[in-house]
Amino acid sequence: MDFDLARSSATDIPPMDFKAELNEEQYEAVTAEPGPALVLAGAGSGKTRTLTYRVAYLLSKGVAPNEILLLTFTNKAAREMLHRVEELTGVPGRRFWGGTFHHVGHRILRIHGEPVGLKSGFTILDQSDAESFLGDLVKERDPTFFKEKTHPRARQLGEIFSMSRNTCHPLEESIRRFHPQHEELTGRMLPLFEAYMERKLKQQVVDYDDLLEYLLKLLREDAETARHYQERFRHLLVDEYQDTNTLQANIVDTIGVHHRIMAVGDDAQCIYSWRGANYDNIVTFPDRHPGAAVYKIETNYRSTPEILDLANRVLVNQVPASGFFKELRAFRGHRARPYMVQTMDSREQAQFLIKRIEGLTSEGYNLSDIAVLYRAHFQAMELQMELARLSIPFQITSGVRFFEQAHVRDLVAQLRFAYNPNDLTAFQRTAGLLPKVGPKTASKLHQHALEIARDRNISVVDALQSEKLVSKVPKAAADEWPSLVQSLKDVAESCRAGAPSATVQLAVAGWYEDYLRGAYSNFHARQEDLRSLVGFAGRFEDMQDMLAQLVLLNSETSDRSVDPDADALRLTTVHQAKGLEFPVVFVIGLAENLFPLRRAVEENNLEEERRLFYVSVTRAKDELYLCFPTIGRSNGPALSLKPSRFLQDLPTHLYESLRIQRERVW
DNA sequence: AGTCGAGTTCTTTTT
DNA sequence: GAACTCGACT
Repeated sequence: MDFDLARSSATDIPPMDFKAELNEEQYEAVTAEPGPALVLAGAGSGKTRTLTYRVAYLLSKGVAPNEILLLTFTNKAAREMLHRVEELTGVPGRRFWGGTFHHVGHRILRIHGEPVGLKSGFTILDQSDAESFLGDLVKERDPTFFKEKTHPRARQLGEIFSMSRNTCHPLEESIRRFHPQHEELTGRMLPLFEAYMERKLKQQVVDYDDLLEYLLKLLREDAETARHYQERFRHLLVDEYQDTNTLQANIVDTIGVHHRIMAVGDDAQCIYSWRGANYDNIVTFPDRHPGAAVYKIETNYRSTPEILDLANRVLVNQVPASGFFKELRAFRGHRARPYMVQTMDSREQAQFLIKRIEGLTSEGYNLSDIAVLYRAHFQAMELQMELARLSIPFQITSGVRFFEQAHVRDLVAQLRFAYNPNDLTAFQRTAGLLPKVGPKTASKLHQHALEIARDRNISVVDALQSEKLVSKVPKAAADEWPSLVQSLKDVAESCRAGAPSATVQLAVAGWYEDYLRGAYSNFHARQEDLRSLVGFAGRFEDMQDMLAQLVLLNSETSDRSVDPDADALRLTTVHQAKGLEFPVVFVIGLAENLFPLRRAVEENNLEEERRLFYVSVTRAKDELYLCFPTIGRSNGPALSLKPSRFLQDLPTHLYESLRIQRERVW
């Protein structure tokens, strides 16, 4: 067996009896020979366990931690995985290169970005920044584009571009395939796309897709860098492989020219095709990596046989029948069947939930054992209000996110501009806080500042202080201008000199503090948030690292009221629940048009909705409740809802219908 | 020309 | 709720 023992730097890990700790199927995969391997691990079959033991196994064979690249799909998954590896082997997670594709892309581009035009110091636009960036550009280049009602808005235009980039299809082809309704606009979109790409590079800003695209470009065009990483990462592990898109699969294949790739996934859980996830990646893996060993892990340790019967049935209903798996085998003993619960409306649904949750906690379950899953954020609104009213603690892993709150974004924008003065979007957000300064005015001021800076060979921030520029600031903003600029200047200087936490501290205490006091009534709560950013910054030595983390971690939620370890009910979207398990799961809003979502059905994505339902039900260990309201009131008139087709497709013997006791509503 | 406030409409999923 | 539209105001 060739695990390159010669290179071993003897990582000390405790001795492990792999055979005793794993089942037959897992053991085979964990101890696979180096070489391409596809691990098809069904829901609840110990996928993460297999992956972490694989890492431990590699270490036990003398592979050094820094020779392993661990790619995951979400930040949460990355954290979880590295944590478990550390628990198992004692090797700290930071000694591995592990994280999302985007993180790894950023990390490599920071060091080696020059050949593809990225100087160190580039900043990352998050989704909404990228949207307004694109929107402004379109208004400038093709002023009538948004006038037409049928044309895509900035957001959808961004999605169209993104789809083309993530699927590695030229824009024309991608539009024809995924957005045929806009095919006749292709001629107008092409130059906008090119301008979008050009302008980002000019300002040294990148969007999410750039982190992947430039990485691939770099690996393909810069032989030296490519060789460096190909030799360094002797073992690649890819989690949730079914959700990779073509761009990501290409990155994996390029770094992994040596074919020592272990791809782990479950085709039945592919739920990101709207982001370009390519179902075929997993199917064609053996073709792209000749000699690939295929391992199947089908024993389910998570759920009761009753829950699995229902889950398996969901897959049977797939059209067309596809994929690798037929059935999950239950390991656990029998318990009650899943419950089907019909309620009048979402309010009654909330009341039922709360009542049942009280029952469950009196049976001995902790609140944190219970999760409520839904298709879209807004479905949790009613429940949130009821829970708050009854002061039942809950933790919501979706909804308003910490880094998306206005004050956090404001502050981050200042940091970004101070760090990269070319970042117009960041400047627009900062300057736009002043009265009578909007996007247009800010853009002009920025333009002037860049020119002055170039002509006089001074910094952009200094240029903002020049008399010539100050004279162009609108009168209403003139008062505050000097203190804003001074604050930016302090922050910019600190960026170059000090630790990130000191820089953030300066920004929090600077001009923005005064602004915040005036702008918001809950000034203190918001200031608290910003102070916690100082603590966050303390974890970083490098400003760019911290800024990137701020943007890439934007799914981190605001848990101002609840600490993560608290005993609290979990509310989450199905997407965010992926990979997690809970003793008790409630799936709410299981009505036609909600789950499956109307729009998804209209766009022919029914099968993905079904997989999403499959993911939902396979989260449950002991008890599963499937809830649907019969009346929906979105806006104005109440409309009657039909139970989800996913429920109707289930034979009645697979579940038990629960009658709810009507209580007085008021 | 550009900003701002009032009123209206539609809400997916994540890096 | 946020994002958009429209008309008034600077």
